[in-house]
Amino acid sequence: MPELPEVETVRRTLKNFILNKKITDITVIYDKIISGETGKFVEAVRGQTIRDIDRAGKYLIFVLDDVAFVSHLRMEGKYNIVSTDTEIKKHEHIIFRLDDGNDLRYHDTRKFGRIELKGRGTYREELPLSKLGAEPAFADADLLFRQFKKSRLPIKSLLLDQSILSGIGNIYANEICYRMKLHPETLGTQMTKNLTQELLSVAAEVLDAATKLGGTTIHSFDAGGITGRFQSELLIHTQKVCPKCQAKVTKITVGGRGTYFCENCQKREM
DNA sequence: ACGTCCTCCTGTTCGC
DNA sequence: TGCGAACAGGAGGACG
Repeated sequence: MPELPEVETVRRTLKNFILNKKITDITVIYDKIISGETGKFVEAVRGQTIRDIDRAGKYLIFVLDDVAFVSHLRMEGKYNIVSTDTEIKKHEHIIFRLDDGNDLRYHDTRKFGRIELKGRGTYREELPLSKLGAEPAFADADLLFRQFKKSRLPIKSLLLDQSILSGIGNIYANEICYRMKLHPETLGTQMTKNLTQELLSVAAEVLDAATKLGGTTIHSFDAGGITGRFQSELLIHTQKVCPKCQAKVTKITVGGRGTYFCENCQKREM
C-alpha cells in the first residue's frame, strides 16, 4: 500500500521518464477510476504536455499545460511505462499514449485508485488536497498537540488521519509507534507536548529513511519496477518476533486496521 | 463537528 | 482436498 515514501519514489521515477512528453491520446478501459465525467477528463488531457509531477501526502499530481490531474494509488495502483505496441494487461485501466512511442498505463488490481481532473494553478486549494494536514517533516508540533489532546481516538488512528498529518499509512503508523515505544491504543488525550514533538521527529525520520531506500515493497506494489529496500528495515510491521526483546509480536485491530506491536516494548508511561 | 460503519474491488489466506 | 468465507485496507460518504 503506497504511502508517502512509495509515492515519492513513483513521482521521481515517473518524472525521469515522462517529463515534457505529450499525451496524444487516452483510452479509458475501466472508467470508475476517473472521478467525475470521463469524457471531460479525456477532452481536457488529450494534447497536453506533462510539465511537472508533484506530490501532496499520498497523492500524485500530473501538472499539464492548462490543467492538472490528481491520482491516488490507494492500495495497489501502479504506473507502468511500456512501448505502445505492448499487449494490454488484465488490470491496466487507463492508457495514456505519449508522443515518444510509449504508453503511461495505470494498473490497479483492486480498482480502488482514483484520478481526478483539477485546475493547474489551484489543485492544492481544491478537494481533496485542500483538507490534507501537513507532512510530518513540515508539521507544527503545537498544532498537532492540540489536535491530539481533543481526541479520544487511539494514536494509531490519529496517525492515519490524513487531515491531521499527511503521508502516513498503516505500515509507517505501526513503525512509528514501535520506534516511539508507544502502545498503538494510547489515546490522543494521553499525549504530551514532548511526546508529540518526539513523534514528529520520529515520523519524519522514518519517512525520510524509507524514501532514501525507495520505499517499502509490500504485496504487489512497486514503483515502476523498483523494489523498495525499506522492506528489510521494518522492525514491527508483519514481523513475528520483536527485534529488541524477542517477544512474540502481537497483532490486533485498531480502527479496523491490522496493527502489529510488542506488548513488552510498547507500554511507555505518559 | 465528531465518531462509526459501510462501500468499493480482487487476490490470497483461512477454516471447516 | 476443496470451496466458500473472511481478510486485506485508503478514503469518501452516509448516518447518528
